[in-house]
Amino acid sequence: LPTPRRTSVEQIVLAGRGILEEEGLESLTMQRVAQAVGVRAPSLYKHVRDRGDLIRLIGNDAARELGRRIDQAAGTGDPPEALRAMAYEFRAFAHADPQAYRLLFARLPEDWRADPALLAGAIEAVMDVIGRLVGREHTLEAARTFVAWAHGFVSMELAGAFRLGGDVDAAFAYGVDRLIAGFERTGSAVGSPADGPRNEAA
Amino acid sequence: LPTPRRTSVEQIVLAGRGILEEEGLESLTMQRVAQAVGVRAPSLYKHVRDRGDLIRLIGNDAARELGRRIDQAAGTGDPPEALRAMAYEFRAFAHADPQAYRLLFARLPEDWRADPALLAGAIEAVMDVIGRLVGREHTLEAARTFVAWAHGFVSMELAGAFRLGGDVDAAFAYGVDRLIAGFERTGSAVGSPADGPRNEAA
DNA sequence: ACCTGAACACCGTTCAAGT
DNA sequence: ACCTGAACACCGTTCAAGT
Repeated sequence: LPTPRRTSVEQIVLAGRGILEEEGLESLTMQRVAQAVGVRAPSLYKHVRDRGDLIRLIGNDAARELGRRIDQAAGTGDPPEALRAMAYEFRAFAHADPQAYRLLFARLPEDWRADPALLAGAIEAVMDVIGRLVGREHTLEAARTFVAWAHGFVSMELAGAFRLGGDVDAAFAYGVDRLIAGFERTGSAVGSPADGPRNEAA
Repeated sequence: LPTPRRTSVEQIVLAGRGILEEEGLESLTMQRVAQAVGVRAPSLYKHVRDRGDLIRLIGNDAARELGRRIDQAAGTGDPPEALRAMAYEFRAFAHADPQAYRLLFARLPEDWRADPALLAGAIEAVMDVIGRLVGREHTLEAARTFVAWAHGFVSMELAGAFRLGGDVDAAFAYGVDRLIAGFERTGSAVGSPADGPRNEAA
């Protein structure tokens, strides 16, 4: 006689993400999750392969959400404006869900990693906006510079690494501005923004 | 009758840092360290408070080394040149000792964290060089922008997050250049580098 | 004074037994 | 088909007993 399912992958992932955010990754144990969904730990293995698999599924969930938010912000005005909006949205996600954010950028065993394809849309949006700013030749390098700065800033912030006081919000705004200013001076041509970087099709 | 010391804090920290680098933080167990220094796990508690304390001491060791390297690089020519040298030294440390690097920037329980004062010299050097580039008013914001970019770049690199191919070394070089270009356009005056940012004493 | 084995309270995971 | 208790191999940590 089959017993009725007492839980599901969806419920397990949802509970897991809640525990991750409330109590941290090291409290995300199989026993804790089992307790949250109302079964015993061994039963979870009928729904997820192991703890790493559960962490991967939670990461996927978070990646989809971050991707959606960045994508949306990308549609905001001209390139500098859109870049600013994407940076702020990125930071807002990290503030709203710091543990999920850390999970996405952590070095994890291959099996545990969220599917990078779930961020593909967001990556395309960043590349597109940056490409219009710096030209096709430097798109990848500029995107890496921008994302590195954004991630570095947010992760240091979350780690409590800004210990010299001062206005952290202002430092973030300053950073976007200086990066955009740097990008606008980029390429072989040193011209003013009015010159516009070339952006041939494809 | 006293038994002769069979190990020491220094030996434990040294062995611990070796295990950290070779096998990763989660393999840095008390049993593994004890084995490496030739005692049983409970004996370690005569020399360090607990595992967190050992991790803190290993972090201190790494922080001292990173501080020394950045400090040295700071003496390299004019501000843009020195900034470049510090960025490359920072990255070189992370490449040489990726696990120790991650440990330094990880969000850890307060008790586990390396003493931030051990990086004080490096921080001063960065602030000094950046201050000469952007002026006193924006020193802190610019330093945060620079360090955020460097840390973000290196940590994404170490996490294997640059998945679109391309030349990662070139992207790093591009990043320094764009940041310096952005800094040189900073402040209320938009003037050319020749104008020079103001840098009043203190 | 330091080191040890044994013990305790945790983990993740497997598996035979229940329904 | 799913859930369970019991078991196994690990953790970190404590502590009484050894020298």
